[in-house]
Amino acid sequence: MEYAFREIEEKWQKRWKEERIYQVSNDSDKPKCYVLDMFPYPSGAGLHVGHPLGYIASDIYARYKRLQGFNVLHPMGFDAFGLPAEQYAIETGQHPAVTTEKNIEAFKKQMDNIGFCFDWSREVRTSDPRYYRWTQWIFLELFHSWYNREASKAEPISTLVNIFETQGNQAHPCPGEASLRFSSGEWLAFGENKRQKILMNYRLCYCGIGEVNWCEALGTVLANDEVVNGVSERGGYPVVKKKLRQWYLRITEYADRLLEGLGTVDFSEAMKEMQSNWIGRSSGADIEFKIKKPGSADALPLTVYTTRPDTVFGVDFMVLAPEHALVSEIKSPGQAAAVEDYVAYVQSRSERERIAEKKISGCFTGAYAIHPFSGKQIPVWISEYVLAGYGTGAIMAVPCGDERDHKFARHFNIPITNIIGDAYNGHEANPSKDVRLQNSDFLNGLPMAEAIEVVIRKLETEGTGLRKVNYKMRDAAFSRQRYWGEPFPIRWEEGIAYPLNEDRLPLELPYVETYKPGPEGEGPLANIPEWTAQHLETNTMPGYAGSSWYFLRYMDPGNDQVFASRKATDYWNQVDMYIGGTEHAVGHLLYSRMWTKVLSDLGYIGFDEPYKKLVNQGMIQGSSRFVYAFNFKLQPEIPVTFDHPVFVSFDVCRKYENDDPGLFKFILSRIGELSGLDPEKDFSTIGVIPLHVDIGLVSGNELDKEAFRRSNPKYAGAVFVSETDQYICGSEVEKMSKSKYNVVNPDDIVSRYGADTFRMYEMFLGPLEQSKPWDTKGIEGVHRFLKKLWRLFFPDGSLVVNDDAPTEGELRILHKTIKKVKEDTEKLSFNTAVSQFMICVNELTALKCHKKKVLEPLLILLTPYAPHVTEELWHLLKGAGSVLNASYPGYAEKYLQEATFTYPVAINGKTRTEMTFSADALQTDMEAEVLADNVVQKWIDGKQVKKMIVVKGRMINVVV
RNA sequence: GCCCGGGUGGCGGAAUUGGUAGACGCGCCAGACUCAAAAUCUGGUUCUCGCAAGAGAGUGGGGGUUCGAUUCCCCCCCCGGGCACCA
Repeated sequence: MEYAFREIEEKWQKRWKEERIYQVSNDSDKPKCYVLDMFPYPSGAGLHVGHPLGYIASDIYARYKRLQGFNVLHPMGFDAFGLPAEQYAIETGQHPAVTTEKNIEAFKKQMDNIGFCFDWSREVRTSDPRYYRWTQWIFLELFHSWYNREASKAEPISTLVNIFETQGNQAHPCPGEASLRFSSGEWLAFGENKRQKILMNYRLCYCGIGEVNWCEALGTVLANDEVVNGVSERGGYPVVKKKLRQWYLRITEYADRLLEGLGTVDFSEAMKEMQSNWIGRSSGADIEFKIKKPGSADALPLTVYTTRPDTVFGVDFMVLAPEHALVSEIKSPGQAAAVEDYVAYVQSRSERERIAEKKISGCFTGAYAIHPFSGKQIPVWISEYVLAGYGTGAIMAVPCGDERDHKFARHFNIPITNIIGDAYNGHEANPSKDVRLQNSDFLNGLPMAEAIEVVIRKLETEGTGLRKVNYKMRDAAFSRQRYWGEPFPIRWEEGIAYPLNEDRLPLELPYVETYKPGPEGEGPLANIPEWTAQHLETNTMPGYAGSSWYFLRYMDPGNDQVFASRKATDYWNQVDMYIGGTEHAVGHLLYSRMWTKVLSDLGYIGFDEPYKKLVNQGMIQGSSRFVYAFNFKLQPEIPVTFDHPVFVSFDVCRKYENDDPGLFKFILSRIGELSGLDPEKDFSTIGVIPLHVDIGLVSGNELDKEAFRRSNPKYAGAVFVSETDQYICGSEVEKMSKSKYNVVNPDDIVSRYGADTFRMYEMFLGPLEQSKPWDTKGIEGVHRFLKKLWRLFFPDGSLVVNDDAPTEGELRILHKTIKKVKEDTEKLSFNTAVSQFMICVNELTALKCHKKKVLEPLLILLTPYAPHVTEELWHLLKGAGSVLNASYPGYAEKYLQEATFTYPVAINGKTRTEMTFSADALQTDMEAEVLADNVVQKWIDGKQVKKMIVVKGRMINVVV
């Protein structure tokens, strides 16, 4: 009997489906374990071998936990709303609902092929009205809530109205408009319109006019994390700043809690750092300078933000952002023209230009600021290096301590004050905080770190400044001018947004024929008369809305009373293991963490961090292959015609690297008709162009020349130039993509080698978190392993398994495997676990071990990795029951035999004697000091044992 | 520029966290079976010298701590990722 993986996999997948073996109950006495994958966008391209990497890892972990007796929630769904789905629909001319449905079916089929243990009965789709009903509901919760900074949590907006009615907003300054102050009396006197406008400035999801990232090509605004280097993350289209009415998520109120929460979760350091960089918390002080208005006695206040108030005596100039409101007021008549020119210049520069070429530029305003302590007059400049959107849009410049200020001072010849003595060398700023201040009045002699506190206290008592914390993170744009997203359950009336009643949810997305933008930058929904007649909001929610809470819906997917029952969320609680790529570091992961905190604040769930542990799988890259097209054009007078495409082998190209004349001579010498021509004079064009070639036409690095000729009529007459009769392709590791012809489809691999081989091979490729190129060749080794495993049961074609007692050698290898695989699986170090399986099967084969008592535990151990073949073999062994369904709490221990092993024991490497240990001791305490004390100590005459080392599982070395 | 990772055979990668470096797999070489091929099996495979036994070198480079360093410390080089006028 051969290892017939196709039959086996078909048979078991059918059985698993029929028996709903993976369906999970919310009622169980078992401990729970929630293993989650980041759900995919169902794009039209389908899955390539890179996508399942994380799914396989989570699948192994989920199966492992299930075998250990956990009730495991391991669901899958689809992030079906959002820009890409709509773009794809536009490209193919079909309705997004149709293409999305089709793509989901294709994805599911591909996933089923691999044999995942997803509980499909819990599938969610963000574009399903039964799902987005609750996305809309959560939006309304956000809309109806404000962030109480005193309590550090979200509260219903009604509590805020109560506060306003009794005490105004003195204790709760408006996050949207800091200068807004009113008393309870004033509040009571405000009209409805004014009250609603004020409340809007407190809501966690609010509508406001703001500068947004507008992408003309996509016809929508984008959140900051969707814009990379001034262009859209999707498509790479230009993005410009534009003032628009937008919905926002007031995520800035959660900045501190999002930062603190990182301390309570198990994310990688890199991930935590990316998030805290994005949040960008800094602390310092706002300092108020007075500016003398030119030609008048009035003084205008200018507030700057600095993290280094200690350097306040080193200020040599002030810089405002060119957009700063004060600029037009303070410019002196003499400088007015120059300032206007400069502002115009800055406005003419796009975001991209500004980022690409950072040059020192600026303009003196003619105004002077008064130093709050020394009273010194300080020139006020404007420059584009100061950003309007951060801090107060103005800085105090301290050239001796800040590199940018230093360069600016040098460039414009502004004299530099030195407040750090020798620490400043005169031509380079020194940003150190580890210096004692000089030249700094009441701060002289103080270390900078201490001076910060002294200055802030003095500023606060004198009323010229305040302690201040700033964040780089901005509120997130929450509306899109697109069709394929959740409609906002909002109705507009006289400029006021009114939420729809809950009983109108879901507010379903209407059907449209075209996705043309509506008038004045509105979305396609603005083209629908029935929609606009009701004054419904025409924007839709962004892609991250649905994905911010999907992990909660899996817990209770069919509930139509609430997004998930409290009982279900209390039971499943946090995600124990979340696996996905790093690309969502500052998008999805931050938003879903915030939503979780809000739902927790409002009392709907009992935890405020969604993911207890996060693991980022690496990317599987493609290994591209290249052919080298000889590109030439003969001079018109040459009487030769040659219309075959010519391809030069990589080995030839490499041989003549940096020697083009040599290369061309060689090529010409190999082409009969062209031989004898002179590359120097007979050609008008000559060169070699690398072209991606479909990896399906290449085996290793050798091109299948015939298949290549057949692949494209253009290449039918292709001529190959190489040293041998093989054509060698060049290769490069790149991202896997259609356009690079390097995509490997998991379906092909599965049909050729089977799902178990595919699963094990993806894990064997290398550490989960590392990026690595796909190499189909190496898969043979894993496939061979599974065939060997099969032969362990069927050595001569028929099942040979006996009930004999295992020998010491067999137990030794089994226990080593149990120990290693358990440890590795726990650590998600699947590559080394697979290696151990190979060693185990190799050694058992060598020992000709066909013993049930050894093979059974091996199968259980192997089940999470290769579920199909183990299920088959288990049935052949046992006759009935499913190993997948089995629960073996501490299953490895169950098979721990009462065996003893004898080891040679050496002192400092020299063998002295043999000693016998129980299997149990070896399992857990191989190098334990207990063993050393109890057993070895006596034998080595009381010398102190420094360490015991088991050498290759064959010898124990005692170091004294 | 700043902050994280990382650098080990021809290749992907191991190394019990300071203890025989190179597990396991790919590739390659030799052999067995076969009319032959495939499949399978056995042995070999870090490099240099040597027929061999063996000797020497060896974890990006240089230095240090240690009986002992891929592992710890300092300096430098290279690769991957993230951030980037955030005052």
